Amino acid sequence: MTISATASSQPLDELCKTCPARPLSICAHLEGSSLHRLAGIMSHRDFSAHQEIIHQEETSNLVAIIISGLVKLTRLLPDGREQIVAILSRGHSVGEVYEQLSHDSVQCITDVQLCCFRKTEFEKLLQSEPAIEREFVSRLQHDLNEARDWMTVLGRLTAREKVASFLSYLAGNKDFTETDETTGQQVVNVPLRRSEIAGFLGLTIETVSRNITHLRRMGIISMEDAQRMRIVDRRALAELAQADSH
Amino acid sequence: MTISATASSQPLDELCKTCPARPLSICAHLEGSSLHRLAGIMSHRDFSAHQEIIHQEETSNLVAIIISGLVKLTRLLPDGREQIVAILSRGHSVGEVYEQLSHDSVQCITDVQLCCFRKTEFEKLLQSEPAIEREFVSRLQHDLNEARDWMTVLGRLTAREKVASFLSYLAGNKDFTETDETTGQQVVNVPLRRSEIAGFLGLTIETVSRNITHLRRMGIISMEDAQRMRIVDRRALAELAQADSH
DNA sequence: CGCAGCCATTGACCAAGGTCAACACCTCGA
DNA sequence: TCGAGGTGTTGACCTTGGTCAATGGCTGCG
Repeated sequence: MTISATASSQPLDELCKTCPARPLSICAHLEGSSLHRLAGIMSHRDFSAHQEIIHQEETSNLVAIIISGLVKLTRLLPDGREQIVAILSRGHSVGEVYEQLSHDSVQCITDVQLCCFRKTEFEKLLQSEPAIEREFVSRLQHDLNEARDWMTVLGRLTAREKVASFLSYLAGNKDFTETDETTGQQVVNVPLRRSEIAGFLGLTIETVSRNITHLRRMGIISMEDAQRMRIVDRRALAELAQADSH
Repeated sequence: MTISATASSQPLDELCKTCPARPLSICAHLEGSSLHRLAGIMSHRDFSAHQEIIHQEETSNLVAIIISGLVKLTRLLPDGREQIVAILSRGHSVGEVYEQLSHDSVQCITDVQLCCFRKTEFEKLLQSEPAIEREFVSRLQHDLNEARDWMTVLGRLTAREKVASFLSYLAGNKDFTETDETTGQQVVNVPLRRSEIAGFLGLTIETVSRNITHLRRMGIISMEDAQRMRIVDRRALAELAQADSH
């Protein structure tokens, strides 16, 4: 595995205190010496879109928090079929603790900046900082629930419902969405290509495309361009998505 | 939520020391006072097949370890469609820590015996017993990876491959399998009904059934009866399952 | 004993979504 | 400016798996 990266070494605690990901991360509530300790073992690294961070089945001693950008976890089957199993944004962590081999490939969807730790040091940190550990457990639990949500989507929804669910999911994350002041409608910025959406939803590119135009024809969304979709009828979208709320 | 149960109160540490689930559980390596403390806050409860332990979206303050039996986690969509998101056996834990509401229903597939904790007490235990906490994190990580494995199955495999994967999965768990001494073939005891297999694989009862007979006609398995399947061609099964090994 | 109810299997048919192919659009570089 | 390559859309066709219905086996009960 090669990590081409730029490591920065500036006044450390400052980097943390001004970090845009911190309010969303496991380090959100750290103060004083705990924060100082964390800052001492982290280092920032930049990756560019479509770069691979960790390769499936290879050993990795990286644990990191996403400062900016979008990351996907994919599983490759022996015959080449591929499934995206998670899409992670600012504040989420990547890398499996207490595991040597990575179960999935970690790849950048957009340019990405990471706050990196050596796995062993991160594990030590977990064990000596109860606040972080507790937060970490809580997030694992959350990720597990999210994975099971997507299992339900993959197993039980139709193609159209899957696409609606995906849009609804993006719309629920402020990182992807801006609000049109005049109409109050949300405009979702979809940073994934059709192939990635398909890879996540267990569909093909074509069915994703077709169902996006379906949603368009139904008056539920409209397109600013291929990557930017305006949500015209929020309620109808949520209903199609079989979402309890979002 | 109603828990009809029989609570037993015997010499406590003894229950743990002879517990058949202990070698497989987070408490495996506990000794002395730590074990004593654990024993002090646990209680055994019995449930019968098809009984519901926790209902989706309701508050629950139960965390438990499965001593014996099989448990399924299911998600119910607003319109009634249902997906089984996990099947848990001896040694696994059920109940979400640091969460009030349960994201899924927890139901018994077979008769089940649980080692129960009040969630708040279990959380305290986690925070004061690093060995348990570490093990718990490790298991959450594992469950997350397993959920993502099944996402891949649900998203990318054909019906036949899904059924093969499921059999392969059961065959990999000693709780479900006996070995025929004369032939050396495994006989898998499938404690789930067809509807439950379908519910897990994102299929219908009929396609599950059809594909089981397919596997039979292909000479990959043979049936002792509807619940007991003999694996005749292990390699072919693994290949169909797109499994890296198992 | 015989019937009801549950479960699994099988068949005939149909529709959702995959496959293959054509095309439009855009960017980049020669 | 043109052409190559990447990305998204659309159409025609076909396969997979869902739907609906009938049947058989098993269990338990009147």
